[in-house]
Amino acid sequence: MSPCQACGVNILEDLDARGLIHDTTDRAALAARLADGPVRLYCGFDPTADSLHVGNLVPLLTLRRFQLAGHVPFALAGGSTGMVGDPSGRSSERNLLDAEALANNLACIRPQLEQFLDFGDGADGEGARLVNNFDWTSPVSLLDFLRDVGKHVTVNQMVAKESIKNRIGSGDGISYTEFSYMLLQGFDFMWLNENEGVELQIGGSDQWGNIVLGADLIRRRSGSTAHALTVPLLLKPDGTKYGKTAGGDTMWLAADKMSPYRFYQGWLGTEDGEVRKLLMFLTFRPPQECEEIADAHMENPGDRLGQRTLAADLTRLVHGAEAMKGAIEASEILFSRDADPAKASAAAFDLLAGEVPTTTVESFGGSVLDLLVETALATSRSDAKRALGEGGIYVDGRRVSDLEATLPAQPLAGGHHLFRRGKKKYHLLRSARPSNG
RNA sequence: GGGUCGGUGCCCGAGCGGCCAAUGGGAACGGGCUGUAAACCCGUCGGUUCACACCUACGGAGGUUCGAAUCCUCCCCGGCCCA
Repeated sequence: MSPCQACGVNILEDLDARGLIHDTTDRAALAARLADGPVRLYCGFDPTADSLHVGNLVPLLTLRRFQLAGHVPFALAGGSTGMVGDPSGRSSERNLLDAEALANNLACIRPQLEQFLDFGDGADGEGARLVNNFDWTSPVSLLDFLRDVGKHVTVNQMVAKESIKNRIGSGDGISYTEFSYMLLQGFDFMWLNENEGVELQIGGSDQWGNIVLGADLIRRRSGSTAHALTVPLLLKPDGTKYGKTAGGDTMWLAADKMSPYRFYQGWLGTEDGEVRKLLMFLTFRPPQECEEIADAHMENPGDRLGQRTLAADLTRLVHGAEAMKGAIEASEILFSRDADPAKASAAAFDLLAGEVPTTTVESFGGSVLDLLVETALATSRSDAKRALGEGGIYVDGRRVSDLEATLPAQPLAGGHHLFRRGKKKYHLLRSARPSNG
């Protein structure tokens, strides 16, 4: 975090060592420019949802890596591009977001973008910047846009882009709106270059075409050089989708969409073969250290040193040190060798309540069957019966298979009952009146 | 516009008058093994039900039949061929 940590770091070498460079424009020219002094660079994030997810983390953290190396990152919130929808990597037309949803998404994402960068005045006086492309695209008239941007780009080169080719080739086609997306993005780069001195745009590898188009635009209009650098997309080993848990849930960064505990657990489930890459991509440990951890991990994968390191680092980075501790402790209570909920303290349950799905009830009562449905551990009564019959239900650490079973007479410490379905789905039931201890 | 083939449960995909809540595969879920893993083995996989059974479901709306996902009519949607 401290700027000095990175003073001596050659950013390109660091990224290279981490495997974070998917592609760049003229590498030598870029290296020379970066060595020459602070560079202003930007990366765009479209508000397609009300939270960023871990797939956004690679480029976002890369911005931070640049900042740590002394450069000046601009995080761009795509207020206008988000309206249009990026066709890259999409097989079908997007649904346009309505203005209200877009505004809400933007409001949610801004603080997330700010979270990973330093906006204060650095020693050299220049902190990160957060910009919204709506601010400079909305005042531009269509005619101005066609003259200043459209005139410099041929449809031939646009159609030649992989993302466009795919869509034109597919039966679904592509709307003129989405077709225009790359021009908007190119305009962003151009505007930031001319008005803010931004010289480099980074993004996921699927953004290459869009980024290069912007760089071309800049060169044609002003003759100055703009650079592009793309990072790999975060893919699961099966080559599909980024940032999902083993269960298929999106790994959101927002705590209210994915609790720190589940976030932590999500990383803990990382496959052995992915550990090295993810440490490199997502942590700020030096590449050398990442290698050492990965090596140690592969020596004895059962200890899951790699997953633990990864999960702890990322949970701290995204949710803070306190939440990370909570997530780890919650995990220990639930999963450690001698985990016995009956032995856990009231304080431990207070902690769990913040990390695991929890329902507070007036008083304990009703059948286990009903409670399974109420806690959403089962999707229907049939499902709950099935689960009980399969022996997959545990209450307070003991298997329950009787369809008529009720809660144990004696609650756990602090007035709690702990439900578990299968190996790792928990739900904590707590009494609103923790009378007994 | 004409012709033709199709729209089935989370997905793919059989079924083509009763034995169909509907074969099979995948996903998902549970158990076993294990590292809170992978692989593998076993089981479950519309709803209500202890169960018998009943309800809802096979693009939509009607109809024929004792009885339809299966036949007929109209409509909506998709593939292919012709214009």
